[in-house]
Amino acid sequence: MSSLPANKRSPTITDVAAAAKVSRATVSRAFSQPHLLSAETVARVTAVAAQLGYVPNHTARALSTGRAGNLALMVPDIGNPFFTALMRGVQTRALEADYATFLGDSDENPELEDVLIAKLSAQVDGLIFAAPRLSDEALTAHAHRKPLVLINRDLPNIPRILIDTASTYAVAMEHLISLGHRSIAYVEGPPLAWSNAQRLKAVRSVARKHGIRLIRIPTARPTFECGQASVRELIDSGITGALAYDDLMAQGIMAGLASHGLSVPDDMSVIGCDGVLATRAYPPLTSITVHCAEAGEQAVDLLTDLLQGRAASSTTRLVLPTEFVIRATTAPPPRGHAHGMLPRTEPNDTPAQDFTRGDSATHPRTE
Amino acid sequence: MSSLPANKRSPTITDVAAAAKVSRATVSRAFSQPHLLSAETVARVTAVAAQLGYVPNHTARALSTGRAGNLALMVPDIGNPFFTALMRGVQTRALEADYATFLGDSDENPELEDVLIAKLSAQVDGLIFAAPRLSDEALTAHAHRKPLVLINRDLPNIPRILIDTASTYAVAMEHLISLGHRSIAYVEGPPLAWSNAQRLKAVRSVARKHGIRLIRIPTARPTFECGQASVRELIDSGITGALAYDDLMAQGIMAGLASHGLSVPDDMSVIGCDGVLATRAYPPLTSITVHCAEAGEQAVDLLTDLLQGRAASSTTRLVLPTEFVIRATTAPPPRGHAHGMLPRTEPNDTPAQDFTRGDSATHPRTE
DNA sequence: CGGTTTCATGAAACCGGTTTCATCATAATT
DNA sequence: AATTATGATGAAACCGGTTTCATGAAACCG
Repeated sequence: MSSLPANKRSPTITDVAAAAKVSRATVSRAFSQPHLLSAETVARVTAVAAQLGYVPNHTARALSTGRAGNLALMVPDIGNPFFTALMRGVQTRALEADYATFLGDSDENPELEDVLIAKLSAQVDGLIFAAPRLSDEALTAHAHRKPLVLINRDLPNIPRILIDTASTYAVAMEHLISLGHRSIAYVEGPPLAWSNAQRLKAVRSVARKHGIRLIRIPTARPTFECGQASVRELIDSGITGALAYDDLMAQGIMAGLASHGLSVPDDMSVIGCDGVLATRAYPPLTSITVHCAEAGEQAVDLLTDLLQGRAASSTTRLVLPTEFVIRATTAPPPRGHAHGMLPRTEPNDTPAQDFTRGDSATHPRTE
Repeated sequence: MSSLPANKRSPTITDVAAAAKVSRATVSRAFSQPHLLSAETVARVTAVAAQLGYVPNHTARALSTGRAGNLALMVPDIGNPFFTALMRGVQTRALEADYATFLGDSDENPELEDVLIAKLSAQVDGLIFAAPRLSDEALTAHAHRKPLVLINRDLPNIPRILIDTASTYAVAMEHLISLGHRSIAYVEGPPLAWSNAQRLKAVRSVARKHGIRLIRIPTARPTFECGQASVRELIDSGITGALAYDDLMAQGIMAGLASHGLSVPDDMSVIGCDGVLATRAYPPLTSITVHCAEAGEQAVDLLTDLLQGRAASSTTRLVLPTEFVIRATTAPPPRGHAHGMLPRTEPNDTPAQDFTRGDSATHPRTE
């Protein structure tokens, strides 16, 4: 019936120029460089424009200025709250800087990642890759074509924001060890993820230092289901504490343990990472708090700096700190397993001051 | 040092034309209308283009064709798994149809919604609003400007996809009642959400029919935290079963109950909606399964139909069915509260055939 | 008061494609 | 063989802005 999108061609700069009896250049200036015009001209033009319902055509503007006014964020999995939080930070900051945001979800698939990048990079001024799964070479190649900021990937000559979880995983390990755990598992994240490698290294080094048995449990994807599926192996291996790659997997592990009739933390201690789901678990999850949204904001800042040729050289390397927060999923190992007993900690939801990282990492650090 | 984004201006159609010794028009045709050219010319041009690394400029193309090749998806909260699932469906289908997707998260805020729309609509061919919080008037106004598809909002003259959860909430109510519950709460979603109104109506009508006491618990936002916060009221009100607006809230309710020392389903039955988190809860949540991704795909299909003037009149109204799935969070009310006793159901994770909706709603229905 | 700035504005080129229309060669038709 | 389709290609206009450069008027200056 009423064929909705009314086909009345929207007014162009020429229409406004005619109506306001000025040149097209003047209309253009009224919108983009008003200070070049007399106040009264600006007033008249904008009035006429408003009356006609004129809005500058974004595409035309993009073509002639060469600036798209858009940026793209690529994430491996928007299903993961870590990335949705990141996305929020990006969108907020992008909007403040007057950019619109494309979102690409690569579904952990490097090839889809490439396809999406190809599709998006044509219409953006810059890209943000969060935890990309692409190869170093592919990333470097992309960085040569478009301004690019990485999050959680450490490549020389590409500006990047790194979330330092490694040192906090070390703290978490120490925490488990101080509770008396002697046999601990690290439930791994994606093999291609930088952060997985970092965390593994940190955890290994602490285990070695204390002579603790550490087992690695590889998983297909960082999902609830994979966490859940790892439980069989966790139980069989006889460990008493599990460090998961992230909160989502930790939650899966908790659910898996529960369905095996085991309770957390009495039968097993579990620690997550990201902090995004920690308070949504029951009992609340001891976890590493990551300021995801802040990482997104910083990425946008870095990118806009880059686009405006400000500071931010391509060697910028920003490291964001994280905090270890003890909640209710860590406790001494069960009697049968304990090699050292400590008083039972009281579940609480406030940051454990003793374990919060010191000044050295409290503020972003540029190198 | 190596200032990364190499500033070598990327080759234009003119460069390719010169190198291939053909006109710019021919190069253009080689890419957009190859059938108009001789096979050998196409081959030569594309070869030269490839060698030069030429890629058609998306913006220029958009300007001259008037088609942006983009679409935008607006959601109230990407933190909610319902919307991330939807988003995935949209992205997948959009990519197949060769569209890139802008994502806008309005944070449940109608004003931000408007700002984002203004920002995005300039560079998209069409919009998809999922569960918009804007007023009917504002939405209609937008629909007059740009092709627009609604998800979970029922406005005449705007093509829309509706997820029929209402009739399945009725089934869920019947389920609780058949278990013996006589006092039930509906923990509400956003007052501005169409689906909330639908669900409330359905639940009310069943309650009235059976003479059941139904209490409404309004909440600020459909979040885990608000679900959790509603628990105090749930307990005080003496109800034995809670129907939540969605899985996220149901999860919050479960966590809240747990921290009050109450167990699900022994002390209280809980039912969620969306199915997205149901298997991530412990015990697994009895919930209404929604095919979120499918809704997103359908929305894109509808929109592309609309854009190509195909079928899809502006009065299209697609209704997607949902299914009631009994898992482990519903059981007869505790003794003290029971007004009617039934055998305890065995927790299971397969769709309860008896409660799956019949044929009438199994297939999308167009009116 | 003539000469130099400064300021507001317009004409026209430009961004990088697409598309209409004209042209010309070749194939098909009579 | 003359005529008409047909097909491949090029010239130029166009999409809707921005921006350079030129121009004329007003302000400034010694």
